[in-house]
Amino acid sequence: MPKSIYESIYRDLKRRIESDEFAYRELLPSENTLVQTYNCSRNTLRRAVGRLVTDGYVQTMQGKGVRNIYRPVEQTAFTIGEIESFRESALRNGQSYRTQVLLFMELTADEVLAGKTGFPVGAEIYYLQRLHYLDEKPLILNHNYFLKECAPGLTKEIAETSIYDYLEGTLHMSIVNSRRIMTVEKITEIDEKYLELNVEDYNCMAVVTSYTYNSDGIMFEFTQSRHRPDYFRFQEHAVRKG
Amino acid sequence: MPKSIYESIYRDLKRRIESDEFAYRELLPSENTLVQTYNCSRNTLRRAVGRLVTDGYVQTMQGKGVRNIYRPVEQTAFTIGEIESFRESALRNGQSYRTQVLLFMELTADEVLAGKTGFPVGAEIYYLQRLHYLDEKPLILNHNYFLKECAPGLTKEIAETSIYDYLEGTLHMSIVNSRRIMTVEKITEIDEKYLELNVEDYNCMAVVTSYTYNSDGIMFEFTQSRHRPDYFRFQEHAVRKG
DNA sequence: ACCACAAACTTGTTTAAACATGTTATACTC
DNA sequence: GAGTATAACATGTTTAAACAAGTTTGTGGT
Repeated sequence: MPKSIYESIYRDLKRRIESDEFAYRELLPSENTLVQTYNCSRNTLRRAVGRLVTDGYVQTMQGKGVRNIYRPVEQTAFTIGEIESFRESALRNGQSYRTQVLLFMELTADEVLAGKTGFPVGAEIYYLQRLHYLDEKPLILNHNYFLKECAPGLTKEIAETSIYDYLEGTLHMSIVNSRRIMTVEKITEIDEKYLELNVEDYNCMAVVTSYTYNSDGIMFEFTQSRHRPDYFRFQEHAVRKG
Repeated sequence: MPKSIYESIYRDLKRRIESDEFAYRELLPSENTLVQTYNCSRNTLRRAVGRLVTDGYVQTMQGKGVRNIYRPVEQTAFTIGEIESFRESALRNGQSYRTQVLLFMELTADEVLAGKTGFPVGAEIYYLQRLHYLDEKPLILNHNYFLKECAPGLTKEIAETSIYDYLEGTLHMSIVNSRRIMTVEKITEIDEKYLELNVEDYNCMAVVTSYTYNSDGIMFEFTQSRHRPDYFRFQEHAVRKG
């Protein structure tokens, strides 16, 4: 499946680290050793290792070696740094999931919506409200806005399973990158109703606003994800750049 | 200051993009053109562009070119993906900042603390509580735990200005990477008191828990940052990997 | 005017080599 | 035995070249 050498090496090393082949804080084999193992050039190997660094799996130390700093991720954690749908995330954690479509409608972007989402005024939009269940507990209330032009033929049925499968599998769109902003906001009545929250308990929640672009550089999706605060957990890894 | 060619090119391109030299969604000059501009090899240029991609500044399209997708960041946003101290962040946004040390003490990690922080049992720790003001408004309450062995000679005075300047400038430690977990938690009495919050208004807040490693691969800092919910804002960029 | 095909672009992957720089182990000197 | 120079080894940067693959442009033929 991997279409390049460096990616297959990256995946293999990742797998080996995740399966505890190297102890925590242990050094990986040196570049020269790994080059012989994978029978590739040093550049290609370094490219694979470089991705492990940005993923937070290893840490390179000039003159010393490459240290394994991988720690298993707790359950229900949404790993950031990748674009992962709710369904993919649930699958990865081996949990049962279900999506309920609360609202499916088409609308045209007026000035208010355009200002809020970034879509041009007059754009044809699919607007969805979807409730995501994890292990039969409603955790996330999503407000999705899709550019109709980029997601033609979207239906309520598709939205109940996986919109991304439809976009990538059927429409052959490639999703490239996404800008996300996390904030804490007050709970609304609709949140309280669908997420089974009690204002006496929590009166605010985690909100992730995302702008997603396809390979043509067009922003085709604007989504606001409203998360139950007691189940929300976002994990991230940062590298300090000299 | 940049110690490598690719980094200086990266910075220059970043500056040019930020200063609106290229319109939003416009294509940048091609690799060949830029190679001539910067008088460097194609590899070096591509390395600079690669960083702009992970930063969310541009999007590359095979066969087409490199598209500018940079959108200016709103104020008070904490850009994620880099390790940035509160002071650095405030400076970047041109805001006034101040740090008040509420508590400075030394302690030895018992089992409870070790389990919570990840430090080994028996480790000597500096424990600090610090309140960060932005434009004279208290926004963040930090609980910092530093491994004494890695931050010897830390004082209250240092903690009032910049601990990271001390670690990097005086102790010549290099901070390398950091794992961060974001959650939403209930407000405590101490939060309410120092962050001037009202439980009637907001009863929970954004909490960022971070584990920071130095270049020896040692976790030397554990920090819990408790943010005022109405001023909290985290921005992130994600790239979908094939 | 339209279509097909090739040429000329674009970015993506891989290799090889050389040099730079930081760390560690070895051997040597005192 | 302690300290120091050195060799061996680690990762970091840069260049050059070749090929792969996707997109646009231009050419030629009908």
